[in-house]
Amino acid sequence: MRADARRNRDQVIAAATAVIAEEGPDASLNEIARRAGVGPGTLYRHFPTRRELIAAVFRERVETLCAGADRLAAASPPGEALTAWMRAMLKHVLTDRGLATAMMDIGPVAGFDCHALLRSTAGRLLTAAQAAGAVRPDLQVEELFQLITGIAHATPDLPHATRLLSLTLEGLHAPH
Amino acid sequence: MRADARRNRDQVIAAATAVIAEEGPDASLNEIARRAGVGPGTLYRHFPTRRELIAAVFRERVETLCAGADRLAAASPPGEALTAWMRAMLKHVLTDRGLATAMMDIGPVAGFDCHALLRSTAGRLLTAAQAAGAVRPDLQVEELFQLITGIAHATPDLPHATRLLSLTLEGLHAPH
DNA sequence: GTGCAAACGGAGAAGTTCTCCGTATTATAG
DNA sequence: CTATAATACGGAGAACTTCTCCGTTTGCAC
Repeated sequence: MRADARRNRDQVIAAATAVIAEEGPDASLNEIARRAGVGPGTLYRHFPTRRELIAAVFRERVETLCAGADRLAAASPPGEALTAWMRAMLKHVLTDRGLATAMMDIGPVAGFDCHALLRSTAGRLLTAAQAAGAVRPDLQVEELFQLITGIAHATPDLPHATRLLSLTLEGLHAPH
Repeated sequence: MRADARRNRDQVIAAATAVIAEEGPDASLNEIARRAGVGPGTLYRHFPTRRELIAAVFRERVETLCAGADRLAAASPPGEALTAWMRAMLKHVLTDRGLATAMMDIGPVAGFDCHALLRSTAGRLLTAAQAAGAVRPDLQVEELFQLITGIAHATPDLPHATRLLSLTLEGLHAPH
């Protein structure tokens, strides 16, 4: 890869990170290119679709989130590790508006599959929690994600979202 | 209101219903105007914002949904009436992509507040269910909506969404 | 009928995404 | 160190969007 190409690519990702943080994942690609100091053509050559750009931006964040899972699994009993990780994921998802949508909507892209990485990470935690009898055995990983991203979509407020997650974990029916 | 104005207004709503059903709530307003056989200016005069147009489109549906609540309340015990209505709402919300977003995002508009109508309807069912001890007493109406619309956002498939709702009702933890 | 208030609709301004292609830059071979 | 070929650049512009303005047409009350 040529030096100027690499440099431009990095500048576009940096600009995209900033602009998406400000305006969400629907931010204008022209604006991102302008801030990166490149022409629109350059942006589109490096990232033919918006999805690929978003995937590049979020790659680092997702990897951080998944790395945390191992620490949690080592430090807590399986059931608690899972719920703690779900809360962590919820927090990450809320940090940038649209991360949730991005993660669920974006398929495998350019040699990095956010979704698959998250799924295998969550899958390990879930299986362990189920083996320990802490979580209902018929629960699927996909369902976990869908509930979390659904909650994240419903409110931007972290305490509020955490409350919704608790409700979901415990159920809406009255305890008796 | 002049006859031609009324006629055009109705045609725009009819066209919007069709186009939104096909393309979701982000459908092009130009396309809606074209199909209604009016100019863009006419559409914008009747509905200055997209929100007002969407509110008009969904008004009828929401009223139908809320009317069903009374029938349910009369026919079933409070707890079952609530869960049945939640399933009905989920179904309605899934029927048109974006109804969920529309209902939650759109505030009071043009003398009709989708959100308030839904809230008071659901509030009645919820209070009754709580009084009967079927639902946890700390649950808020808003939370109910947020969970439902979150689920609807997570998947367009009704059986799948219904399963997520069941999970939420019963909780993710293992029964023991 | 006739007049005027009201509504119409299209042109167009300003924004978007995305493409094409002539120009400029870079790496490399001699 | 220079010449060349491959590569990347970036701006112009096409096709779309939302939304506004205003000259023209229409319906209704008198």
